[in-house]
Order: sequence, then structure tokens, then C-alpha cells
Amino acid sequence: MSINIAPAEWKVMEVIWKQHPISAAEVLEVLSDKESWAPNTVRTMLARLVQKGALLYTQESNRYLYRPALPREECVREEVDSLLDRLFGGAAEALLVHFVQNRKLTREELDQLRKVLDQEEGKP
Amino acid sequence: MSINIAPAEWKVMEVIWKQHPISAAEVLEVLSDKESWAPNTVRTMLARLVQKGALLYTQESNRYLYRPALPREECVREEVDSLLDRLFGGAAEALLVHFVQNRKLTREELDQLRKVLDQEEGKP
DNA sequence: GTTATTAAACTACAAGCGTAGTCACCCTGT
DNA sequence: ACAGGGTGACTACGCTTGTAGTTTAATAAC
Repeated sequence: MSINIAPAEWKVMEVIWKQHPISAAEVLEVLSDKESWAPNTVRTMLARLVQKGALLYTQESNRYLYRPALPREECVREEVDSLLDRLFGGAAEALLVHFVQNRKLTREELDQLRKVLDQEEGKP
Repeated sequence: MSINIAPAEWKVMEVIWKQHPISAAEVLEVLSDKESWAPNTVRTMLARLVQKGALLYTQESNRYLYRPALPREECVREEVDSLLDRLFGGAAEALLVHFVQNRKLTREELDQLRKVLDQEEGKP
């Protein structure tokens, strides 16, 4: 029973992961730079996210303060899993190879990746 | 203007990428092992995929023979891009690191990945 | 205390998706 | 020539998503 966060909802979640507890107005404020959403659009998404169990809130006089119900990492993980299942039959390596081969990773990124790899192999 | 292939549709596409041209009946046949879909479900998806421009067909007496309109790689690429945009602000490396760190890759997979990495770094 | 403001709740609505039933047509076998 | 079976076309329907308007309830200001 995993929570499914839609693309537009992710934008809201990102804001809240970065800063919480946070009011709807503040979320609006932050998002107004990037998106041109009507206030109610954001409010609707907040409500849906609460309903989905992705957000928690506490009431504070007349408004809600929202906070994430799950760490970002966990949600990322689920999205990635879902992509893997869809496209690679769950084979992580296939994605990685696709990746290294198909995109232009910078030298730094490759190095960084290699470092992580070394680290990982060093601890079986 | 990119084509958006839904999860269930991917299952159909995979069959067709693997074997084409192919009739609806054959797709059904292949899928019947994995999914328990009513025949019309698959037919609907075929029709939608044609409409989306993901599949081409040619008529052959009373039925259609389907073939992919795009190579799998290209569609994979789009899905991955979309995930990247959603979750990592487009930063490929973040996904990769998340990956290597968060999943248990087998020794073989790590080696394989390293090989691809070497290969990539060797050709700037 | 009455009004103005604001926040949340409720309602809306079109597109996309998962799932499938019904219909109309054409080919094939008798 | 006709009936039956397969095939695509059309229709359906509930759920989710993106996007937002309307209503109500509470608070803040005067």
C-alpha cells in the first residue's frame, strides 16, 4: 500500500521537504517563483497529499502547518522502483548501463560515480 | 511533443518491440502468460497506442499488423528524463548515486557497471 | 460586535488510464 | 448463400490528475 505522488504534487512535496512545518501560504510563496498556479491549485494539492498520507498537519489557530509524513528518500525510492519495474523488469543494472551509455555525464560525475562504486565494492 | 506511454501500455509495447510485425491475437497470446487481461483490454491499448503514435500498423486482409513507431531506447530515454526532472531536477548523477547506494547491486552488476564506466571515460 | 479577510472544505470538469462490454463488418467454411 | 467466428470500432465507467471556482467557517481589524 504505497503512496503515489503525482508529478505536480512532487513540486509541492519538494518545498515541504526542504522547509517544514510550513503553512499553505508559505508554500504558495515559495512556489510562486517557479509555477504560475492559482492559490487554490496548491491548496487542492495539499489536501490531496494529506489524504494520501504523504503530508501531516497540525492546526495552528486558523491555519494548518504541514510537514512530510515520509522522508524524501523513501518516496524517491518508490518512484525509482516503479520506473524500474515498468522499463527494465526491475533490473537496476540495465538502467545504470542505459544511463552511463546514453547520457553525457560529465567527467566529475563519472568520477563521483566511480568513487561510490569503489566504496560499495569495498564492503561486501 | 513527446509520446506518453502509460504503465500498462508499456507491457504491450515490450511485446511488440520484441517481436514485430505482430497481430493483436499474437500480442494477446504472448501477454496471456503474464497478464490476465480481457482480449478487449489489449485491443483498446493497441488502439490507443496507435492513436498516440507509438505504434504503426498495416492492414493485412482482415486484421492489423502492428510495429513500433519508435525504438525502445528512445521511449526509455523519455521516461528516464521525466523521472529525473520530477525527482532530481534533472541531475543524472543524483539518481546514480542514489542507486548505487540504496540498492543491493550484485558483485556482477557492480563489475559490469565499472566496465561501462571505464569504457566511457576512455573516450573523451 | 460587525465587517472584512483569509483559510480550509467542497464542488467542478476535462483529460488520461485501466478495464472491458457491445456493435458492425468481413472472411471462411459448409 | 449463409452462418459463425474473428477483428477492429465505438461506448462505458470509475479513478486520478491538473487546474481552479464557490462556499463556509473562523479570525482579525476596527
